[in-house]
Amino acid sequence: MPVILKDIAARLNLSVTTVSRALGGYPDVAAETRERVLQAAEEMGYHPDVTAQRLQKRRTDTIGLVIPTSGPRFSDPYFTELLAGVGNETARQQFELLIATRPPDTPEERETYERMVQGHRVDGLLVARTRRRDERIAFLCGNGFPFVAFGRWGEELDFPYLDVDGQAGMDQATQHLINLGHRRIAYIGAPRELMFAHFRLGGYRQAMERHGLPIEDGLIAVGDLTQKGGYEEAQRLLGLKVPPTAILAGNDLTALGVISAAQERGLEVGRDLSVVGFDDIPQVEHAHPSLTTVSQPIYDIGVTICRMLIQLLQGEELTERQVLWQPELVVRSSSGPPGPGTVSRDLAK
Amino acid sequence: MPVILKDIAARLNLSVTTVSRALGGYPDVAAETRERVLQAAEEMGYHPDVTAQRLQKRRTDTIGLVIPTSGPRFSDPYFTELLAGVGNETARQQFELLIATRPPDTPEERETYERMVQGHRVDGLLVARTRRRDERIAFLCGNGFPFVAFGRWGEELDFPYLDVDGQAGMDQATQHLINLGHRRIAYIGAPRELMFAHFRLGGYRQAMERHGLPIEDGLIAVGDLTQKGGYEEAQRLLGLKVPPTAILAGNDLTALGVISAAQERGLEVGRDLSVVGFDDIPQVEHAHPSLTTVSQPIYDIGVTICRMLIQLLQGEELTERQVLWQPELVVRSSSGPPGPGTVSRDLAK
DNA sequence: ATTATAACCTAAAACGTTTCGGGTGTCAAA
DNA sequence: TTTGACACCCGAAACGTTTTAGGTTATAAT
Repeated sequence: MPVILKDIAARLNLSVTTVSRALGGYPDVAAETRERVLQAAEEMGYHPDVTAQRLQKRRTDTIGLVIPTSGPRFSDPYFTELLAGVGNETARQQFELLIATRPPDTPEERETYERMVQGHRVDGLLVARTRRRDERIAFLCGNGFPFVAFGRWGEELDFPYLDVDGQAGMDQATQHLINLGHRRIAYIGAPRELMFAHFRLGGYRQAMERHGLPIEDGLIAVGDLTQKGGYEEAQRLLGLKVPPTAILAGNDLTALGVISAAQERGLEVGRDLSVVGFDDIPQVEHAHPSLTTVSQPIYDIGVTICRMLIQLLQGEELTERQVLWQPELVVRSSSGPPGPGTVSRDLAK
Repeated sequence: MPVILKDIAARLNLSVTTVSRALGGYPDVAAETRERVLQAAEEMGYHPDVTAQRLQKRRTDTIGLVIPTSGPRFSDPYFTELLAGVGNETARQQFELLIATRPPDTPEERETYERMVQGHRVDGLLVARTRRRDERIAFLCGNGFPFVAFGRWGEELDFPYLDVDGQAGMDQATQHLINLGHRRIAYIGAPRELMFAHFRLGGYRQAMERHGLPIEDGLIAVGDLTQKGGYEEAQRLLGLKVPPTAILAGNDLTALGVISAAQERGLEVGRDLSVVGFDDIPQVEHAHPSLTTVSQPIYDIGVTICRMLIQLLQGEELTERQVLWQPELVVRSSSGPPGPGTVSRDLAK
């Protein structure tokens, strides 16, 4: 049986109240008494029952995060890094982190959110990867439940979020390729349902239009954010009669798949084909060739949304309720001028 | 204010007890009464307060997992997949999953375990990646706290675990390379402190010895399980006067780094250099070249250790307390016979 | 000698649930 | 009419805390 307040009180001939207040650091306990309590607690190996504390305080000091996972072979390094940021910050602030992994936009996911909110399992939630018709956000807003999102939302609801300017990021990336001399630039994005897919694709379009370059439907593909998806879409694009000289990927995993497909066709990435990703997950720096990508500080994003949420929970006003960070293009070796061997080089002139 | 039992009781002129028992499905409630209670609960939007239930039942229906993360740029796909398995199974069994991310073998990690155990935050724990001197296991065994480990332990403590036979796996991998004709086979393992590093290295040694091949200290390197570590160690090995014709990596991430280093040196992996990994994370199937690796079903491992733990918590006997799964070598394109261009090919004869 | 103040302590209520040990009323059997 | 059995319901205690609202004693001020 674990030691409880009552045990300490009995041993010291004190009331439970006094023991509690001594441990709680209240000033109306004699210094000597506090000392005795502290020592007894130490000796007896007392640790407060967190459940009882929660019931009494009516908060759980726990935040929740539901990770959208698709299928058993789900493994997105992006989420590991986000999780590391969130996890470390929660711990630093003496909070707990409740995690669920559920396929996005399913009854299971919905139930999980309901469970967390309605059973008071968590004080607040983090919502990752906002979607176009995001019932999670509608649900949380509707219930007035505290949350912070990583990502914006189309509808006119006012909630706290942090987002990275995917449009500006992808614009930069596209601009970079155009500057190198590319004209025929393909794009393998993420499913349309995801908000960020929207913004990133917008950045591509914006940059292309600015330079009067045609946007061909045939050069715009939709992947599934995995390496495999990138591989397959790239195979298709590279098999075109007039293939692109550069491919922009909606995220790094997709980009890695593109590289893989290119290499399998004997192309040298960075010369015969330029590839640019988005995210800057740790893996891509030491890939071959190292990947040019739009870098967003995933770990710091995790830390920050976590910090925002906890601030919110503690009743503080957020200095910035809606934050947009600017990503940064990191040029590495996977992008270069369209090579002499490129089929469509002449078209570029 | 959320609806509580008392509210329902008041509305129906019943006692809290009866309402509770009606909702709990006890037989000593009139069918008609139960019906009224159920309907009122539905109408009023009642959801039990999970904290109060926990306090009363003295269980949390929560299991914990502390993910060992090293540094902010931590991102191991292996853990994402494990997490997906654990997460889905916990949800299926109506449990909650409490996650922490802490650097291994640090005071922070120790405190987190203490917090979880002593504050009764969780009913049981999953321990991943057992270590040679694993204070986590010593602590949990010492406290008689329920847990299941992914990985064995050297010391003579009897606890439930699931492990994959790394020795057999690496033996197979080594055998595969030897069969292909390789003789000069290097090994980039994981830090010695990790139990699995031990077994896997043992498998390499075992196979080499069986074939009377010399085990050169200079060909055995220690990585850090990341792509970067693999890259750096591979650069060193490939820079040797007589470089190896094949490199075995202690995990897939390391293997990807090796491939990257080889390609940077202009080697064609699978011909000029063979590379074999361990884990079979989703990424490696669509890498270029696709990676030959020892496959362990990470997702299923997550599901299984989770299932074992919950069984344990529910007081059931485990049919198998200590399980050892056999991994399987998956041959893809990163391994082949030592090529004609290989420096040390002649030595092999 | 009274009153105010301060220092220290505590009983009891509260948090929302489940469970224990009856209690009441009805009906059938004796 | 009593007795038992049964069906249904309920008060109170319990889970381990914190908080509220004092209570007691000693000391200082009047």
